[in-house]
Amino acid sequence: MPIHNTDIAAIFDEIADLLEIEGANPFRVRAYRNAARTVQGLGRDAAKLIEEGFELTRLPGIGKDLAGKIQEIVRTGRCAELTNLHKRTPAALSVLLKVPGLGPKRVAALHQQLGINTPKQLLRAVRQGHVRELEGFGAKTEQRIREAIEAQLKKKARFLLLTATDYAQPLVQHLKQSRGVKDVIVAGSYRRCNETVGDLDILVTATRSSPVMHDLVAYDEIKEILSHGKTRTTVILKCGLQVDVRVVDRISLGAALQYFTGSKAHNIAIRRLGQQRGLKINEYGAFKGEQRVAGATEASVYAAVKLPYIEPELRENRGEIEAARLGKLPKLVRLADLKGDLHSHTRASDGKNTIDEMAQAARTRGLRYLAITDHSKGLAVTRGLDTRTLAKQLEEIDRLNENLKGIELLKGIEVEILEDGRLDLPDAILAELDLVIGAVHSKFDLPGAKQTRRILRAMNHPHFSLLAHPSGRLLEEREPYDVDMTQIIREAGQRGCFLELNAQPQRLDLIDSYCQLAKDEGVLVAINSDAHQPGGFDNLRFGVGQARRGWLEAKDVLNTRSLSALRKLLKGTM
DNA sequence: GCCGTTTTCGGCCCGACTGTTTTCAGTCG
Repeated sequence: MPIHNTDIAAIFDEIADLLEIEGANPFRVRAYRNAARTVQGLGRDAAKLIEEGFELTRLPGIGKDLAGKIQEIVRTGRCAELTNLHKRTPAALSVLLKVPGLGPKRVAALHQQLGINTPKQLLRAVRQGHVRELEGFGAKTEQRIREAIEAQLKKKARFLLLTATDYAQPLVQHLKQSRGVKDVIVAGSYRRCNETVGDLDILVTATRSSPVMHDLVAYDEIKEILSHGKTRTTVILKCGLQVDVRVVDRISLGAALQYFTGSKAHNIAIRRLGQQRGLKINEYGAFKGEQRVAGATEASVYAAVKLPYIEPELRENRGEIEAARLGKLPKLVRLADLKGDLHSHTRASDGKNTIDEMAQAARTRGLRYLAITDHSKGLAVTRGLDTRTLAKQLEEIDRLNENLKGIELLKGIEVEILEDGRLDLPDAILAELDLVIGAVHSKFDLPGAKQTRRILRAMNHPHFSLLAHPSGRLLEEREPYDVDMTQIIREAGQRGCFLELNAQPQRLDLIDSYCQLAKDEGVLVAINSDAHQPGGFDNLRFGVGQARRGWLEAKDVLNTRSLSALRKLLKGTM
């Protein structure tokens, strides 16, 4: 059983939980949490790095001890430190920490004084009214714990960025109508374009006398008010999404935006830099003693620590601060840089519209070319195309191209990659196309080595241009299939073919770290809508967001090329 | 446990809100 970074991170997080409950040195606890985050965000499996002789202590926050523990976990799948902790402190206590309102101190009190180890035992104690009798607890706390556990039993997953957008926009409009309000900005992971968000952080600037917080709690989509103060209010919407709203003075907008955009790791790093320069940085500004030296704009806060502005999508403390210091920040790709879309469907397979309708929709969104790539026959549920129906579609595209203005259609196919890695259509018809997108839609559960071989064989087909949705995951629904993405990216570089960043909000499966790896290996990434109807093109912005998180610039993206440049690149693959 | 134009010790990000208190600890982001 190979050890993945997620396994290592989970062990470090559990160690941190249990140490915290034991009342260990909080900085030691933080060291384990930092290490968990670092390992999780590596992009490549630590096991592989070790194999290649990489010195783990070069990673930030990983010293001699933690490097040794990572090696131990990779080698044995276990960590003696955790095993020892389990002898003293029941493992289930770390689950209790996940109950909102319960931190290490309260979990320790529940365990020591009432012998509670599991959420179930806690729920029983709460129902019997034992919890309120403990020092530091009261009837209200008990009630909240009860509700939290009951809610956790039917807990809500994270929200897709698209879903969060649908809830955020009307709320932003509601707040903007409040008297005295100037700016309303959604910060947090939403602004960093995370693929999913757990809650919304909304920043408001308003006059001191503005009733905005009062108006917020009167919003009719609210299910519950968790806290309600003059500058901070937390509510839960009926859909289950938690929303934190903060009001700041305009003079602090930049500092507040910087602070509430996060990520936490990025902010800690920035504050540390401030500290080294004798500055205190908080959500109100950067201060030298009593004197404010920055805060009105985000750029001023970064300038205070001698850095250029850093785009929100980069703020994960994964090298962006170092890059900023060296003047090597990427000039991130923008939606407007996309000149075309290389993946779309029509009524010929499982799309909803005609080729012409899709072309018009793409054109009105400013695209100059669109590849029609319906499914091939192997994907029977979509009534995929065979040689004869595809040939007919090619003729239709030729006819349409003669009359279309402002956009050109490319001939393509999303061809099934069969279980053994062959493609689902004969070479003769594939040779007539402008591009061939290969995709896996079946046999998701092959063992990793076999799945990887399957895809590599398909990529080596002489007509293969582009690998669609490389991991096959559907967020909150289906895990990625077991595949060695590092190897696939490397071989794509050697083979000279391309990888897709599928912009559907539940896919986005060329995750940020793989985007970075593709960039390092010189593999161009196509940001494709995979549109099945006109509205599908609007998803491109989510693809661009993910690409920006992966440090991609316009030059790293295939479909920022002009049509003639694109044709040359595609020829190279055929 | 990590880290160092403070290099082997002594620091480690910072503030709002809540509940149980009566001056503040705990939790959260």
